[in-house]
Amino acid sequence: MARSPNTEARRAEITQALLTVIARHGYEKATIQSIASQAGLAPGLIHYHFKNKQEILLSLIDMLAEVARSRFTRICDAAAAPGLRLDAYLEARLGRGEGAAPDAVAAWVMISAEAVRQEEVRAVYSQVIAQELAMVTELVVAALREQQRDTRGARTLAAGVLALMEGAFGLSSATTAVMPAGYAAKAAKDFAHMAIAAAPPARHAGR
Amino acid sequence: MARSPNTEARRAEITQALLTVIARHGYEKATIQSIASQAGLAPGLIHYHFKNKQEILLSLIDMLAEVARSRFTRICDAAAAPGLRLDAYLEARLGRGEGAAPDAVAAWVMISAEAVRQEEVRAVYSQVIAQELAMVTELVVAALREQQRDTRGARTLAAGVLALMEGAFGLSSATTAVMPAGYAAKAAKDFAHMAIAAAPPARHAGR
Amino acid sequence: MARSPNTEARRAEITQALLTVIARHGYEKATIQSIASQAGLAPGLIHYHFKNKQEILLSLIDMLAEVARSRFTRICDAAAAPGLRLDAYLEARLGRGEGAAPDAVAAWVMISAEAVRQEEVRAVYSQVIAQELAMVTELVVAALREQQRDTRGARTLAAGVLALMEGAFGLSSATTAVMPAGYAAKAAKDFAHMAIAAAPPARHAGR
Amino acid sequence: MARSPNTEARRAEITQALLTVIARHGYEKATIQSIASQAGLAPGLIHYHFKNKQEILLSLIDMLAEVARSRFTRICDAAAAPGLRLDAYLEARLGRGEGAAPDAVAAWVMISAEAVRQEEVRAVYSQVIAQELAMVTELVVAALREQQRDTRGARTLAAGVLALMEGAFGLSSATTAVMPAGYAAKAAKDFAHMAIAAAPPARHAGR
DNA sequence: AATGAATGAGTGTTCATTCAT
DNA sequence: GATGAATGAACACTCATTCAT
Repeated sequence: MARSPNTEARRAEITQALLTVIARHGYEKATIQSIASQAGLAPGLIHYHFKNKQEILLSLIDMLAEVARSRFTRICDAAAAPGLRLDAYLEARLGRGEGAAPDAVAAWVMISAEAVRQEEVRAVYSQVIAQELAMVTELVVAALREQQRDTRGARTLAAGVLALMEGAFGLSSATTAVMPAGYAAKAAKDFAHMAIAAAPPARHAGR
Repeated sequence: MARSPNTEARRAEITQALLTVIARHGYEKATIQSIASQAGLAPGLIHYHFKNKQEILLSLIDMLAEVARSRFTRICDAAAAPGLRLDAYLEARLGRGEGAAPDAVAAWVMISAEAVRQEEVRAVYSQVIAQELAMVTELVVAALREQQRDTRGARTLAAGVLALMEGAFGLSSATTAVMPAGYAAKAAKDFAHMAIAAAPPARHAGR
Repeated sequence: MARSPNTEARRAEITQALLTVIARHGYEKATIQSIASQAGLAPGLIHYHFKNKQEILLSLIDMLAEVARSRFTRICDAAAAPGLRLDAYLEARLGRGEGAAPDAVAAWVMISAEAVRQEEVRAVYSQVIAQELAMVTELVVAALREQQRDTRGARTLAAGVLALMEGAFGLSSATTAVMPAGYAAKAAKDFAHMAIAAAPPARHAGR
Repeated sequence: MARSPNTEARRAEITQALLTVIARHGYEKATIQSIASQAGLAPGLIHYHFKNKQEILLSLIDMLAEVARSRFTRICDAAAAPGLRLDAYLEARLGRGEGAAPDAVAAWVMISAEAVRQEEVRAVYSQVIAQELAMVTELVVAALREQQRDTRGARTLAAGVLALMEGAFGLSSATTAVMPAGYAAKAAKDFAHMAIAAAPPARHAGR
């Protein structure tokens, strides 16, 4: 019953291949053939490791969620002061031309379009967005606490920052030569800093 | 004797039908059959009025760009004070649950995914985004002028606001029960107001 | 009931348009649309003047047969000596680069392919070939009589010459830069002259 | 473990099926369905072995060219005296009612019509005709040498003989009960013999 | 006569999925 | 595990023909 050793590796290869193909051609045009040849495998093998194409997509969403989690952990571990973590996070996601990993960004945009269409994808996608929102909220809360500010607006602020990030991803993949260089990281950081500075002071601990 | 042409009306009907279908099923799954039956027409007639499916998509993008332009004109004509126009614009686009026209919003998200895949769509999509950026920039500039602030940061600020808007559209179509209610309009307005308030004073006319 | 004046003219225009289109695209790809636009007419008008597409093809074959007849008559009237008529005929059909009217030649090749497929076309095509064979035979007989040779081999010889002509038409339309320049007229004339010279003397009239 | 490839065999089967279908219905009407059912295969399988329909046609032309080559080789090997080879060749191609293989002949006529329409087919078709011309020329040269005649007119003569052959193919497929029985083989042989006999004597070896 | 929109069957091609080897 | 052939449904698109005007 236990999966033989290379199965997990094969699944990861196939999932990674889908990321590459979906970034260029979208999900519908990401044929089993093209995924297989991107992964260097025979077409028939794909359906040995995955029940169907949809399952590869769900696996890819999982993979990207896992990447997001480890990035968050890395940033939390690295940056000493809590107030710097938010900046570090935004820089990591939006700095250097809005996406140092264009394939992953484009794949993510394609996935969000699939989430509009498909109930099942939307459910999983929503969980990843919820996770991302929780992470940004945590960073915002930490920054507010450091400034001894009220944290009740943190989630709404985080939601705005997240929307800005997602929008920047979409625009970087779907447009050419339209958006000003480096606008996204700057806008996200400015927005966060100003909102934190404008937040009311924290209530007393005794409350 | 001769039949009078009705092509323009038919093209508009078909384009509108694509909007409805693409919002629910995406571009690839928006079959000619489904577009035709949504429009109440025979399938073969679609290709009498449009060279191919792609051309309907480009027509839809045109239509949405035209809608954006007329909305902008309406807002500029209505709101007396320049400083109120930006708020009116953001409210119109993001207020009332992020999208009073969910089909148009979802269709727009699907179109941006197609823009990632297809050169030709990307070119047209980029022009519409450029138009939108120009409109937001104009509103931001007006607000800055009203406050006698320097306008040099207007375009970058507008880009951030636009990204936030586009991201909010995507998230509203692709997620369920994740984002806080009403966050988008509030975040966009807060961001704009704070940034305008933080802008340096305008330089003297004498330059 | 009598056809109104311009109907015959319209039918001729449409038939001529088919000749042009069929030469470039073949019969199957000669769409009613393309025939109509070649003739400068509305598509719906075609089926007013012809029952269906096939009827236009039959009309075209008729037209080409008529052209062949009038060419034959012209040559018979013009060349004084009977022996020169055959040469004049071969020169008219094969001289100057195997076909001074490439469209008509190509259309004829397309028609012969349709004759392979369709019983009805084959019947009409066969009649035109029979007419052509009769004309060549008549020219050969005249040449043999002039040389006082037996005419019994005339029909077989004419058939060979006709096959050579038809083959040359096909090769001139279907190949590029393969056949030697001017070979066809030379070969046909040589063949005819040698065969006539080699024919046995005519039997006595009394027989 | 792995399945052994059978693509070459399948391609040959499909190509052969096209020959049969094209002979009766022409290229346009030779639908993928009809080719598949003639070959006893599922329709989808055709496009697994061939990129598109056109590629099957090109494969068929290749096959017919290969048949022509092997026929030529066989004749050259069999007939002892060089002078007999040309007769053997013409008899093989034109004897017994102009085509012992009527399907191949009809298919060839259809292919030549496609060559008129399509650049790519014309290029390949031209090469096959060039090959055929080279073969006939070689046979004519051998016959001229045997009679110690000048060989300079060989290519032009061969072109005439080839045109006669091609014309006879077309007429045999496209007409019924028009051409005299057995005319083609007789005409081609007579033409060749008379032209060879009429050729000037060979120049001296010393040139 | 003339127009041009409308119809619907048919075509080549794609592709997820299955399966024998 | 792995291969690559096989299946069949679905798609965009074409087109002769019809018909209301």
